[in-house]
Amino acid sequence: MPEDDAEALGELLVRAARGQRRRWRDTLAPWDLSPHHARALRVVTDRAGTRLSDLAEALHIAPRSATEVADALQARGLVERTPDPTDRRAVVLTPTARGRRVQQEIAAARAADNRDLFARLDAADRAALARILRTLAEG
Amino acid sequence: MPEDDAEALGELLVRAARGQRRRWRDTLAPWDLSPHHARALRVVTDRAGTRLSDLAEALHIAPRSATEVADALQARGLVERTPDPTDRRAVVLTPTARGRRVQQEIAAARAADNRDLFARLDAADRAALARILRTLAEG
DNA sequence: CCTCATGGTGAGGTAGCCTCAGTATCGAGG
DNA sequence: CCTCGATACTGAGGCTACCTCACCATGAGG
Repeated sequence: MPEDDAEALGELLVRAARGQRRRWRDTLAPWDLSPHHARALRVVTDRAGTRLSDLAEALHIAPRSATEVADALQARGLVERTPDPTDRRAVVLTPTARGRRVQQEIAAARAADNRDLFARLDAADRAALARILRTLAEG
Repeated sequence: MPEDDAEALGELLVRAARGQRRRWRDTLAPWDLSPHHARALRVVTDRAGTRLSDLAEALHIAPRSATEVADALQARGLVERTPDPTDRRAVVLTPTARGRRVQQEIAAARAADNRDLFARLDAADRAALARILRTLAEG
């Protein structure tokens, strides 16, 4: 493999990554949520009865930091803290009605954005890209 | 285009992006530099006579923050502040010998890492990936 | 030379992480 | 049941990497 080939591909991948992040941030702007908070909201709405410690694990942050994420979502009225009926030490996070609605809107917006992005590729290229990215992800 | 197709591709691209960032952080570990500081070092070594304001622009941060990045690189002995001979308000950043050496080592390490990663693909796939990513980047 | 723009930095603030210590509760062994 | 080590959360306090605002020195054009 030519040396410059790898160099250029790495650069392209980084650029694509940056673009994804930027697009994601822009998509979230209407809800005034950071990517991290949106991810947290998704975790909480996806499976009912998420404990703070579950959230910490899902977000790869320290348990103490999950408390702060929960505070932020709660302050925005997106989730509620309720005591875990099976363990009085624990707190479970439940999405509010508004939280669920926001989560759905965000999911729809992201889906639309992805559709726009990948519509530039024909079916063969989409298949090739998926296959290649899967190969790279295996490492 | 199937709805799920775009969904899956977006997910794969995000995953690839995460992998790139992680690999890049790991690559930098031996030098105890953050990705941001490494990028700053690269900017300073690439073109001689970088002003603080140039650095701020290159890193997309406020001028005030460039001061802090320069402080950090200077504290690590990687760059030096010297007065700009053509404008006594300005400060230019010059890499030290050590800074230049570190920058070269990092570049070599990154190149090796990229080579490893993309060696999993054959020449046709590498060409296809480059073409597709360039198409996506146009937006 | 006066005035306004420009380059850098001190002061002070915010977000998002962290560790450490403390409180409440759980669960297993005596 | 009763202790005692583990577990779930949170308060206190600290760090990093940003930011804005105010300030000083200098530059450049009437």
